[in-house]
Amino acid sequence: MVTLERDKKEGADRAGEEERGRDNAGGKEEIKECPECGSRSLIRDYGKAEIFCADCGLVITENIVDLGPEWRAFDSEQMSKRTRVGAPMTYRIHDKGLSTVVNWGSPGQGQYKLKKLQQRTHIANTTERSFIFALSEIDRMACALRLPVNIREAASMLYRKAMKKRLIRGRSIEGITTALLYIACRQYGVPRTLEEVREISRVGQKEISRAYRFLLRELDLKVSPASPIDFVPRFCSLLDLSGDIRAKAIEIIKKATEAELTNGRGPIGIAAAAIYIAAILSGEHRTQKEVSDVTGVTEVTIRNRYKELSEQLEIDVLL
DNA sequence: AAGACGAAAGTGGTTGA
DNA sequence: TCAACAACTTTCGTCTT
Repeated sequence: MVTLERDKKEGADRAGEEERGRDNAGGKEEIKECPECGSRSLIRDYGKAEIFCADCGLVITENIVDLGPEWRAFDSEQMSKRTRVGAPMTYRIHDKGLSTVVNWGSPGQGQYKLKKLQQRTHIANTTERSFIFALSEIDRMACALRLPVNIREAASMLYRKAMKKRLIRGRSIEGITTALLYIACRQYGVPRTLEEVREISRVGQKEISRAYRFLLRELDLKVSPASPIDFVPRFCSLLDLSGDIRAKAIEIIKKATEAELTNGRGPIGIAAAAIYIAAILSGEHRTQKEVSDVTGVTEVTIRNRYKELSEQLEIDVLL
């Protein structure tokens, strides 16, 4: 308990800046930069009444956590789990709580008792072990994708739920965790492309997709199709484009959506084309290849989308 | 030489009988 | 379960800057 208390403090200190950021969100002071990565490009609105970081996707206002019905359900489930572990509320500390469990069973302490308990607790230990592995995988991938803590936590919660429903048995943990992270990103409106997720995962795209569909069905999750707008901030940031262009691209996408030009089209291709057009209009030209490299869609698709958009919306892209 | 263009064939996922 | 289908990719020759 002593260690837990100390961990709690450490965690609180490390998350201090984030906490302060949240306090400010409720107060009068205006947030100027992202508490997670320090970026100054913060985005607001899109009808969601939230502020988030354009670079890492951290959602700074808290409203979204209370949004979905799923989250409420998690919370009630979490309560019992958390009292069992006795860990405070944040993900990092939760992890530490688990490592305490490992120490408890390590050689040198209580080996005699362990022998007696081994048979009885064997199953519990292996599931516990794989759970720890799953959390570390989520953390590893989330770090690689520079995802904020709240999304890591969301993915961990989903994993717990899947475990409780016995959905993990007989499936690869890597596939499940990757898919859950992908889902969590979508739910927070900060989608990663399937390709980006696959790159840092240990499994292939096919397995990720299978796990993704499986989990959506079994956990009864609703993930609305990603909006092209959700990809704009990050792509613009990766292309080193200004906030003006970001706004312009979003404007184009909104018009395109109204004109129903986005129906049946891949959101990433739309986002790529809108950014390409916006960049040219603003005099900060990016080649189709540059946009293609960042977004993962081919130049051909960018061309097709950008032809459609510029013609239908009557945007002159003449140089 | 690099970027943009577009035709044509190929790929993987979705849909509907 | 299978075939049709749309979106997207790959490839490649041509035009433009």
